[in-house]
This record gives sequence, C-alpha cells and structure tokens, in this order.
Amino acid sequence: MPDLDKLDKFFSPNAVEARLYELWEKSGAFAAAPESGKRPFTIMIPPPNVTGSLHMGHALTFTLQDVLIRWKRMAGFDALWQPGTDHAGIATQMVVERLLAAEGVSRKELGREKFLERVWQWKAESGGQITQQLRRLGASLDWRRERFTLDEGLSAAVRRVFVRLYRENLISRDYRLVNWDPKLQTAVSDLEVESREVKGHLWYIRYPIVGDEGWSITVATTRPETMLGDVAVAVHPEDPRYRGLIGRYAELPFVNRMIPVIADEYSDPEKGTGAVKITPAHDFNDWNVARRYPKGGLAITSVIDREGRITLGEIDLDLRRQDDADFLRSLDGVDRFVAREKIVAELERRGLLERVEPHTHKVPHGDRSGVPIEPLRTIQWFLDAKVLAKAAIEAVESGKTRFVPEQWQNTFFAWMREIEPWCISRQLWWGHRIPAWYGPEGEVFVAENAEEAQRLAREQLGRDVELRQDEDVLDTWFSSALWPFSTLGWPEETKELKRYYPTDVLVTGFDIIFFWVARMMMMGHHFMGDVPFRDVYIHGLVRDERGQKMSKSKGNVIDPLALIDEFGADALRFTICAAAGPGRDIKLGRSRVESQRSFVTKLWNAARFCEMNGIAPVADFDPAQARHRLSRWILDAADGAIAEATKALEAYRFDEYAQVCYRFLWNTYCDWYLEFIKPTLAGTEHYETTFQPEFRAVAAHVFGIILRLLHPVMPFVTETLWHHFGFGAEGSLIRAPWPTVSGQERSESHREVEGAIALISEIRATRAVLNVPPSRQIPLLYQSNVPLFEAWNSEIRRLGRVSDITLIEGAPPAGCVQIAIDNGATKAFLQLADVIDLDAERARLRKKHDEAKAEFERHARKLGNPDFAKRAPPEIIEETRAKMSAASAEGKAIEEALARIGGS
RNA sequence: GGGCGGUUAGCUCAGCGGGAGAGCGUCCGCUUGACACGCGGGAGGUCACUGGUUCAAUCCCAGUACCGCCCA
Repeated sequence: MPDLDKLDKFFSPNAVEARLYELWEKSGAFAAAPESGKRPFTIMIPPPNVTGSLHMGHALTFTLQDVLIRWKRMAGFDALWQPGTDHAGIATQMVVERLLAAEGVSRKELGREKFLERVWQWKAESGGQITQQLRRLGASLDWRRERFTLDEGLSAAVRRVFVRLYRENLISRDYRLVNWDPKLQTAVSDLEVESREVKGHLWYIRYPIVGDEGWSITVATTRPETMLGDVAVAVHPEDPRYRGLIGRYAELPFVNRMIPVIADEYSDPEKGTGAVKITPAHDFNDWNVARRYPKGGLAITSVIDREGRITLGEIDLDLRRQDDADFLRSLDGVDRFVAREKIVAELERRGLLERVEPHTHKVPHGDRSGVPIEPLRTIQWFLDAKVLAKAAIEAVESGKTRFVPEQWQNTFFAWMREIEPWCISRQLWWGHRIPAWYGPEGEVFVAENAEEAQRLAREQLGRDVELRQDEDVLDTWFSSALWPFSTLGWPEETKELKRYYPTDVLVTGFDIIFFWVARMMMMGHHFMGDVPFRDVYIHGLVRDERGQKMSKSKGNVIDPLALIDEFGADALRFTICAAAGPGRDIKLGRSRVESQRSFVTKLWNAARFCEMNGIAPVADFDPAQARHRLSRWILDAADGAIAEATKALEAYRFDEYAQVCYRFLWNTYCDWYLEFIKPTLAGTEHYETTFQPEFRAVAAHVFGIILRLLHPVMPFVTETLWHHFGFGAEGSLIRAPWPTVSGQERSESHREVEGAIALISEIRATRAVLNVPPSRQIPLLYQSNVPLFEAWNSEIRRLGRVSDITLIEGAPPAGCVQIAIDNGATKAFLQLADVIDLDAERARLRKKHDEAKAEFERHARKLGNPDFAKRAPPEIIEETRAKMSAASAEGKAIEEALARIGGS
C-alpha cells in the first residue's frame, strides 16, 4: 500500500537510508542465488584492509561497482558481489603494536601466541569498520558471504597453493638481496617501496691505486657509509679516462682491502666521475654488477644489519689485519646515518674527500614505515613470477581478459614482461605462517600441515625428528591473489566455484593493477585454468577540487561519510557516477556534491507533482494502447533513454549513463512532458477529463521507468518513491526488472511534438530578447501550418504566454514580430503593437540573419569546390545542398521580417 | 633518461573526419499552482602551437610547448 502521508517538500536522506538498507539486507535482496536458473554475474571486490576506513577512493570504486551490480541484478542476473577484507599483515600488526606500546608492552615480550590472540581481539572489536561504512554508501554486497583472508577456508587455500607451487619448483627459498624495512623489521616487496625525492649529497671519495704512490681513482656516492662493503670500483669499458686502470686494484680506505677496478656498462661516464663503487650487499644495481662479473662473480659483503646499523662481522678478517683499526671499530653498531657522518668526517681528515656536491635523488622508502629501505641479503621465500606471468600475459593478448580503457593493458604488459621474483615471506607474526618445517640439520619439509610434514620427514630421514615450523608469514597479497577462487570455496569443488568463476569484471584503480590484477591473474590462471575475470575496468583517482591528490599530510582529505551526512548517499553516488569518465581522474569536492544534489531534489519534486495530480501506477496498464500524441512521444523518448542508458552501462560509461538519466528526467519529462500535460490534468472540460486517465497512467508508467533507470546510482530516493507511489512493496525496487524498450515503432508524434517545442521555444526567446514581461500575454497570428497551431493551441498559449491564436490571410498588421521555425517554412507573428521595441527587434533579426548568411556561405563555398563534388560521398553532397537551401530560406524569411519593420 | 595520459566556454568535463556540446558559474527577466536545490532567456570558444595527410581536420599522422602520472 502506498503511504498515506504526502511527500515532504524535501527528501531527507537521513530519515530513510539506514532503515532501507537494513530492510534490503535482512530481506536477502543482496544475496546471490546459486540455485536459481538465472545467469550469474559476479564482481569480486579487491578486499580492503581490515584496518581501513572508508575514504573517497573507496567511495568511487564501490559506487561504480554497486551501479553495475544493481543494474545486472535488475536485469535478471544472479548477481554475486563478494565482500570481505584482507588481514593486512603489516598494517594490522602496526596498529596492535601501537596499542601495546601505549600499555608499555612490546610484541616480543608478549610472545607470538599471546600477541596473535591480541590481534584477533582487536579485529573483533575494531576491525572491519569499513564493512559498516560501505553500508552507509548503499553498497549492496552479499554480506552473508563475507570472507576474511585468515578464515579457515581461505587459509587452507593458501597452504594448498604454497605446497603445490613449491612442488612445481615455482616457490623456493633463497639467500639474496631484498628490500628490508629496518623499522618494521621485515622484507617487503618492490611494490611496497616508493621512491621519494631526497635532498642529499654526492660525496667524491679518493680510493688510492695500489702500487702507484700518489695515484687514486675518485668515486662519487650518495651513500658513503656503504663503502665498508665495497668489493670493486666499476668504470665504463669505453671510458678513455679509466681504460688503463681496468684490472688494477684500489685500496679501500679504513678497511684497507684491495678491490679491483672492473669494467661494467652499468657505470655511466656522464654521472659523477664515471667511476662507481660497487657494494653488492646493499644496492640492487651493484648486486647485478657483482653477479655478472666473470670468474664466479664478486664477493658479497654485508656491513649493515637488520636494524640499519653498521656491522663488522663480515669484514672481521680485514679488521684483524689492521694495525690501526680504532676508527673502524668505533663504527660497529652505529646507525647507518650516524656512520655516514662519521665516515665523511674521517675521510676529510685523511684528505680522501675530494669534494661534496648537493644532490637531489630518489631514495626508496617503505610505504608503510616511511623510513629508507635498506637492501639486505637475507634468506627469504621467492615465487618465480616470470613463469606464472606468461599465461596471464597471453590471456590479455588474446583478449580473454580485456582492460577497459584498453590502454591500461600496456601498463600491465610493461610490468608483467619485466617481472622479478616475488619475495613472499615477511618477518611478521600476523598472517599465514609459512607451511615449511625444518629438521635438525636444516632439512626443509613443505606440507599443508605439521602431520604431513612429519610424515615427509620420516619418509626422507627414516626416523621421527623434531620439526620446527618457519617463523615467517606470507605476504598478504599472496592470499589476496587467491581471492577470486578462495572465497568461492576452493580447493573444495563447490557449486559456487563452478558457477561464479571466472567472474565478470574487476573494478579498481590503476595503482592497483600490479597488486591485484596481475597477481590474481597469475594465480587464477595457474590454479583454475582460466582467467579470474573477463573485464578489468580501471577508473581514475579521486582528487580534491583543485586536482591535488588527497592526502592526510596535505590536509585536503574529504570524508565521504561527512558528505553522506550532509547531502545523502544518493547525491554523493550520483556526483561520482556523473564524473566517472573513462581514464580520467575525478576532481571532487563538497560544492560538487552540493550542486548535484539538486538532481535528487528534482526527482523528488517531480514525484511531488505527480502525487498532487493523482498520478499513480495503473494496474494492467498497457502503454501500447496509449493514443494521445503526448503519450506516444514521451513513451518513445523513454525508449530512447532506456536504450541509451543500457548501452552506456554496457560500455562502462558511467558518466553517459548518469547524463542520459539526467536529461531524460529533467529536460524531457519535467521541462516538457509534465508542463504539457499540466493544464489537462487540472482541467474540467470534456477534452481534459477524457484524456486525464491516459495522461496519469502514462506519466506514472514513465516515472516508474525513471525510478528503475536511476535506481543503480540513486538507490535510496528511488526505492523510497517506488514504494510511496505503490509501484511495489517497500524495498522491492532493488529486484524490480530493468526497463526494456517497448519495441514500438517511433510514432509520427515525435516530429509533431518537436515542432511544438521549437515553436514555443522561439516564442519564449523572442519575448525575452524584446524584454516583454512574462506577465504580459500576447496575441499570436499565423498564416500556415494550421494543424500545428490548432492541435497545440492550449500548450502554445500556456507555455508561450500567448493570449489567443488567430489564422490570418495576407500580410500581418503593423507592430508584429515574426517567429519562424523550420528554416522559415512555418511563420507566426507576435502582435506586440505598443510594447514593441523596434531597435531591439532589428538587432535580434540582424543577428539571426548574419548567422543564416554565414551558414549559407559555408555550404556554398564547399559546393563550389570542384574537388568536393568529385570526391565527397553523394550523401554528403546532398546533405550539404539541403543545408545550403535551408539557410537560404531562413535568411529570406528574416529579410522579409526586417523589411516589414523598416530595417535591412 | 624511457613510457603513458592530458591541453575544447570562467570552472569541471563530454565529443574525436563533413553542423562546436553539457553541467556548474556568470548576466537579464520571473512570487509561472512540483521544485529559487526552481522557471524562462542570453553572453561566452583561432577546440595549446607548427607542419603534414585529405575534397574536407577540434578529430588522423609527425613534431613543439606546457601540465600530470608511472618506471629507471
């Protein structure tokens, strides 16, 4: 039953949002229906961090996904939108460690088991805030299927994947250089490192050449503290300055080690002195230089420890060979940056510092900790991503997975083709503990559980031994990469897995292509034998109104929840949707949402008008039976809107979808259709009462289409009105069928109505330009096109503010102003008499005349070009000719009008 | 240094081979029986620049400038 209460003057989002959302959720409106016969449509969210809270980027991506899922759900698909969060190893551990610190306890004091209990407790109390906030946005996720990457099932999937990849030799344990975060005390992946521009120095240091008193080679470095671990000096093989030195030795200051001068193209003759120190244990480029050095490569000497302090352990021999090692010893255990200063000072004292230049360069920083990353040689687990990447690359090349917009596939290819081994182990406690066990002699047993590992050990060693599980956990992204199938029950062969994999589309920002898209594709292909998703829709980033990236440090962050509080979720969602053009960042601010809110209000007021005029859905109404020209016209227009909106959504053109809806509601339905039928609805004469039922039924029918078209982007206000008008039970719009085009031929009414609209617009424009006050009703005279003026008599009078309409023969009387449409084919006259402002009218006509003349000349010039006639397609020539004569006719009509009032 | 994207009305952005568009802003008029978060009307653009292809270029190609992003 419709509400008995009348609609308020304004829509109050706060009053309905929470209640409606709960109603939807409780009634199962969001739930997928695996047992249904419907075709599935699936979206996997890139799961947000369990520590996260809703920001604008989330608001953007979830709005777009919700638009898609609500649309498909209405379009008759079995829609699955899979929610959940990931455990965010580093971030979560940091949060809880901070809490502990406040209590004066450290993680290590607490111990692993107690600490993990504490994290789970935190998660239960404050984790997953974002899942509540997504509800505020209106996101229709299937919450009953919510998953967490540390759930038992998902953890089982992680173990299964790890073991299988290990047995396929795609996962291995290796001792090599990794990005080490000295603050968080863990390895991190390349992707978790961001380079930041830092103002530093370039220090030029002299290394004496052995056996040539007074000779030296000068190296330039930004990191003098690593010199203790230098194993060579590299110069470019073609560099004439150093050719003679290649193969000789330099003496490393302080350490007094002899290191070779080697040739390697890595050294850039243009940079610094063209000679670079090689410290393979603390620099990735140097590591590569050392590896490709012949004779089995160069030595790797670490001189910085996991805390970022100088450690002399590996140069102990050099140390002991020295007579005066006091300085060197004094560096032991000193922080890397303090050591830098001490070393520079000592070099200067010894006259080995040639000069210092200010130097701005990029330094890798941990994106979580914010401290400079220290490349360190440690033992870690690596995934051979190169092998897995192959199938993923092929899937995109062959079009099995499609990027929208397409250009993003280049970003994907660029990274995937150059992919490095992925370091998957993390020195953390919170996460999936690596399923590897070690025997007493360091034997490795990789298995899904301890019993299995024990069995393997027994098999291999012939006896029971005590096993110790690897202390480390896996990178969070390792488990996230499995999300598209682990959430569906894999490794079990569930009906969901069969039904919903591969999913239809992944929606995300380009910054996440490597984290998500690439890794999900690698894992999905390897374990499921098929791509995880067919489309990847990449949207832009949300920026502030000035185009700046939002960041806490800049203080320009806008809280989407605050915007929802102020303007409602629908207004925010519509703003986002309308701004989501392809491949563009989105500038968003308070004022933008505020102005888009008026569209929500417009819908609301259209509803109020309908309500006041007794417009309500009519059971068994068949639009095909509507006869009135206005009915045919608006039904045609609705067909057009449905077709365009659907097409836009199919192409992920959210902006176009929003615009089509906007225009149809505002500029067609409200501005013209409701205005046209207004007098009839209020009238009491025979004609009026005759057509009232049809008008009401059609108006309601089309309003129902509008509500359905807009529901995906503005779910709350549309659902409210849907119920209020009695289109369906409360909360039923979400499952109402998506409108389809009627299939009716476009009627003749279309042109007829367009003609009336053109005439009325022309009358209004003429009046406005001539400063005729709206209150003044003016008589209208016409000479031709009788059907138009007769059929639309009342509409012309009302909307054109015309007093009466009269057919005249011959010339119009004096004091008339000409109105022309159809390029002058249809003329009418406003009988302004005493109110006419002749100068203004002459100016108006001259302007129109100039326009018509320019138009005529443009086409005439074209047609006068012999090459145009020879080469242009015939239809274009025909079109041009028609346009030329139309412009000519219009010009003539204006000339006549001018002549009549003594102008030229 | 390599790659990608952008440059269209005051602002934000569509359009992308044959008529320069929208929203917001601005200006003028309006207590129009839903709506001033409104109604009606207007002004405003060498489509960054230089060449090329074409009968025809805002649109395609090449180059330049500036802005932004990613990777070294």
